[in-house]
Amino acid sequence: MPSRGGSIRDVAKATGLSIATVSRVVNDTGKVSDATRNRVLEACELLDYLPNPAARALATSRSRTIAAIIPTIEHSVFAKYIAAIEMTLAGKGYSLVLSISNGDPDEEYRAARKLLGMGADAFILSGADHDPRLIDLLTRRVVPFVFTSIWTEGGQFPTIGYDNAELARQACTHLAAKGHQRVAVLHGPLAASDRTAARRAGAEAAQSDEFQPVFIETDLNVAGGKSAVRQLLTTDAKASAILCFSDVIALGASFGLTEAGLSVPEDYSLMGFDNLDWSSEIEPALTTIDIPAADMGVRVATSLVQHLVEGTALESLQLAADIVERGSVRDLNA
Amino acid sequence: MPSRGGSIRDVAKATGLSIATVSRVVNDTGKVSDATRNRVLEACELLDYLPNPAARALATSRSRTIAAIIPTIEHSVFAKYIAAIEMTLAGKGYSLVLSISNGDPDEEYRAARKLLGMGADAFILSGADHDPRLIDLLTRRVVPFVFTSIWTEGGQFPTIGYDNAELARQACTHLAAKGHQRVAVLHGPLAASDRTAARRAGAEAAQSDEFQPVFIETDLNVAGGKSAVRQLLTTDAKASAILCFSDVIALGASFGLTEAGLSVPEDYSLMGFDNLDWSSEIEPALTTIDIPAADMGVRVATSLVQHLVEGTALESLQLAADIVERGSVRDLNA
DNA sequence: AATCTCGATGTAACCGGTTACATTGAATGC
DNA sequence: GCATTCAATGTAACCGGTTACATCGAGATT
Repeated sequence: MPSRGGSIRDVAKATGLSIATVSRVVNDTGKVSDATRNRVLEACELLDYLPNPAARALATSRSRTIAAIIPTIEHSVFAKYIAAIEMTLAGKGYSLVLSISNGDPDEEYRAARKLLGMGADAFILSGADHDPRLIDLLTRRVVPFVFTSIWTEGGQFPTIGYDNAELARQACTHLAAKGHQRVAVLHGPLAASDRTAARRAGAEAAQSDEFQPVFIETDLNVAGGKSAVRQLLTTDAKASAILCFSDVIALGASFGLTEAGLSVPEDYSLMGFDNLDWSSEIEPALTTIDIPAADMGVRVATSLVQHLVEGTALESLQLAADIVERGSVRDLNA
Repeated sequence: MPSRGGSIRDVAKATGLSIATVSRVVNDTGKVSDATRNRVLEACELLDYLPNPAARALATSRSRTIAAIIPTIEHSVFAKYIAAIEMTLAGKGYSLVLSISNGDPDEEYRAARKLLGMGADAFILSGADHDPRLIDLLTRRVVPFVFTSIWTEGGQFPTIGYDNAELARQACTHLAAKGHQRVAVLHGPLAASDRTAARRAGAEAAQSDEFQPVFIETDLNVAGGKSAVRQLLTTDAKASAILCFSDVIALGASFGLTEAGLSVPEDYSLMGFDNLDWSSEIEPALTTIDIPAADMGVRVATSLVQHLVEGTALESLQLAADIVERGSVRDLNA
């Protein structure tokens, strides 16, 4: 907090006006003549006046700060998403306070208490699984919040994201259409993320005579993908394709295949989920699902700010996520 | 900001004590008998009382909030670093407000003004290049700040990080020791980052008869590494090794080599910079420099909080960063 | 017993804004 | 020419804490 820097009363004194008028100029509210407005603005400039945010927050009970709690930032989907949120908020005069929960609902709850005690005007949460105390707290205090990275029809609370189960199902259908009947599905820890669980559920729903997934749970990182492939290769699985519920795992899988002297898509087809920056650069370029992380960040931020300043209702929003076909999936029908 | 939730006066009323006593209990300052302390704490619990942060900030002129402005979050070194900062601050009762400058000093300055106007108690900045107005602003308002990701001896302001030039020099020496005389050095845009410039300067300093670097500037991402390698292969460069000033570029370079049917380290040795999570998983595992991103985050956060609460002086700190030898560099002497 | 000490608690000023309401004065209407 | 209206500005209460200082009362000191 600035130690020095004039207060509104200094500006008032300097211009010979009242603090009310200065406040009106600074906030651009109410009627002020052009002459005085200019006089005040000049004085502000001169005195290097920045309104004290605490005083303002105290008087208005709004901090122009929005809190986001995410499971991890070390995944480029989240990083993109957070970057989009920050830049959107910044453009609207809001700030982002970030907290990381490590996917633990209890940590998330404690973070939320802290952020609430820090004065956040609204919350951005990830996924569907949360400590009931968290929801209770936010509801009781009437702090608006949105769940992201998921989308559910007609839920009790607003969700802005995509339908993980459905997208996973589509990925499976895509592989099935290319003639892949037995597919190894690599995903992160089910317990850690409802999104992962939803994707797996979607893949299970796609199961049929023409499509038989075999699930392998592994760590949600490159090492996890690699070790899952090692595991896959030791078992006598007759999979023709590997579907990874994250491009990061797919990258690891590709390293694992390289290590084993196998190539994509000749020996195994490979499909990812996320469409990270490098997904098109890997050899061969990765077929994946383009998750609209940045768009999601923009939408959430816009939606919440609009709700805060204009009182617009918070609404759920399903974002499109398309399969991008590249070279890593072979068409077995051909 | 919480709409409802009792105020300190409600707690006072409920306990029949004065607000001063409640405040003493809540902040654990001053003398309070155990009996009243318990009475107050019970009432707080019951009324679900959370002190209003704005009021507290107004009265104490400290917001318990620290601002970090980083060029990008979409680089896992920064993500790790930010995560470490957030978790360290959280553990000390502080919050992190994040802003992204896209490496533009002017954007950074505007972000700082906004964050200052948001009440940040201290600033964490990246690198050495900043708008003079920024430094002026922070100095004038007596807001503590630290430069990170760099380390300079006896500078005017505290820096917590590592010596980019020196590390780059060491990387070059390492390659030279392995018999690589002609080395292609791939780096990100010089104009965008003083760290990149410092690394390049370090490599230039290592130039000798036994070590002749050829520099290629490219985008600081996987695609950049790949295209730089394409470029390298079309020119008639007789390099035996490729040194990348970021593992991300190295990953791209590796894809580029694969694309051209070349292999590491037989055709080209490859060395990175950062030691990202997957650097040990790539085939072959990448020799790189282990940048202590998380440690740096912990140090900066700890240092600033200590400065804020105990008045400890802010001091520069050089962090060690070691070369981790893995399989991607061939010893030509062997 | 009167005085002193000191721990426990209360009183009230203050932090720096916002904003409802009051006031002023010039322009407009009749 | 006087009442009315309305734009421009001022006054002061309020937001919810913190904290210097005042007060009170019980045990210790003489």
